[in-house]
Amino acid sequence: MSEVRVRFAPSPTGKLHIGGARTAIYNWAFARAMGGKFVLRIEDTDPERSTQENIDLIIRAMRWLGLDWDEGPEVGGPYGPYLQTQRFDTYTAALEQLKESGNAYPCFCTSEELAARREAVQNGAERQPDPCRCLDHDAAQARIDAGEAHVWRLKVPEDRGTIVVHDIVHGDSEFDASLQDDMILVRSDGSPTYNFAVVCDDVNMKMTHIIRGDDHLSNTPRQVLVYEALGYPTPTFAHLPMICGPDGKKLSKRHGAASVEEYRDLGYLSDALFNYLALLGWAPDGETTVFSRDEMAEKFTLDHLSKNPSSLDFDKLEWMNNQYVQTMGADAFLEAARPYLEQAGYALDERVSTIVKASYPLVRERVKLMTDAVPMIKYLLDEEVELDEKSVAKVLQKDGKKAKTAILEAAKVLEGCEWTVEAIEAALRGLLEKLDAKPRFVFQPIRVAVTGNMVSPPLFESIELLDRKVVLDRLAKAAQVAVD
RNA sequence: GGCCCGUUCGUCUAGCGGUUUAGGACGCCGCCCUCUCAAGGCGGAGAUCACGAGUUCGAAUCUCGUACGGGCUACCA
Repeated sequence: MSEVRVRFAPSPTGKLHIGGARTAIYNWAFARAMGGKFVLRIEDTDPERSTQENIDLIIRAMRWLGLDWDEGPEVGGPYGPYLQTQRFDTYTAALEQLKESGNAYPCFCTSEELAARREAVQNGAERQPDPCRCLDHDAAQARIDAGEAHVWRLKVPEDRGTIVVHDIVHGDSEFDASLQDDMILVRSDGSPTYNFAVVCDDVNMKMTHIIRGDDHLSNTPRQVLVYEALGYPTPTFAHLPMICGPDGKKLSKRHGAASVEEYRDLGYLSDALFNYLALLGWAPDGETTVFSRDEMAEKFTLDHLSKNPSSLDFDKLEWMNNQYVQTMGADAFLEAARPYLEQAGYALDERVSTIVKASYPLVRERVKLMTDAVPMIKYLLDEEVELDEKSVAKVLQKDGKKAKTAILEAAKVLEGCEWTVEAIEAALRGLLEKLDAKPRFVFQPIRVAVTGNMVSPPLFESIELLDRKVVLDRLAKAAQVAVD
């Protein structure tokens, strides 16, 4: 069996959509699992909507997701170029071949005529073959020579019968060839249509498997016809179900994030998004939910792909993200937090970096999105702490007297305390006994005084990370507030 | 309208004719742990496998209808 070759072929009409990202992941994983080649091809034949900026964005998003490709823009390869707009000569050549073999014919109908015919058919009129199909060859050539606008259509054989599309995920689907229009191959401006260009490219690029979204399943019989007219065997198809919003409806801006970069900006980790997306329609087994790219690259197969569309579940995605935050390590944590720290105005100098890394064990269980990190550790980075209003009311003022006592006593105890977590804990626990109060009446006020709120990371460790002077200062200030 | 595709706990899924009282994960509830919030551990609720027929000794698993959802039906991709 020859080498597996698959491709991801986005059209740069927007950012990398989350559904496209999953398609890319599956193609990538399949190539890696089979020891084949993964190719990136840009389908930019629509000049109206394609932009260089989008190409860059898509490539960047794919790299961020941890995907690499063996052939494509930027990396080159033996079957380039990998932008469709640079491959027009290959489409022209293919069209020439079809003209010669009599499988393509020029059509002079105007858009208006086409639209009228289409409407008639929709209203129940019987389908008619395209009138230009039977045009006399020489007469047609004369009109072309005269400069008359025309497109080139595929001449679908009358007796083609049933087209069977073999699909790994759906099994066989049958389509009646007589219901297929003579599709346009080349537009009047000389550019190829999507269904023509894909087939030419997939043939020329030696693709063995076509893994793409379900929205292309209905296009496949048309493409099969092109393969046949060109005289090439069809590759193996695998059509992936669509990804919907949480409400089961087609994913759109209304649902929030639809593109990979939006998830990145929201604070999701590349590893987590990759893992989550991979799980939408595929599972390594019945048990495993957290796995790495490498594991997927090892285990991925095309059988057992889900047939039905899946809805995004942001709760699970957040959970997934936290799973990766918990295991990423302090250095990676600092790197991941970097953009948000900078955005919040912190210079990532020695001091800040050290504190952020030291804070990792304290916050790793509670950081869901990376965007949570900065507000969560702000009290460790700043000289002053901002007291949360609710926490003040509930902890410092509701039982103001008790709170004040606890804070004042804590300040005393901490004044001469050795500055280690153990010593701080021992000191404060001693205080607990001395005051003979419930832990929450002692620790909560101190917590709010030092960290600013009542749901912060572990208290003793937090204190240890701060300067004694800063802690004492915060306690003194909180004591003021505690007087009711 | 026509043609195709899909339908297992709220969600993602395991399941490939008997091993299933349908398994796991997220979420939800409870308990434990505990300086709060989490995280973690343990347990619980939650799916007559869309519905209706059929094939079979036996069906979530095969077939056919129906319903609902989606896609295609462009000189978009």
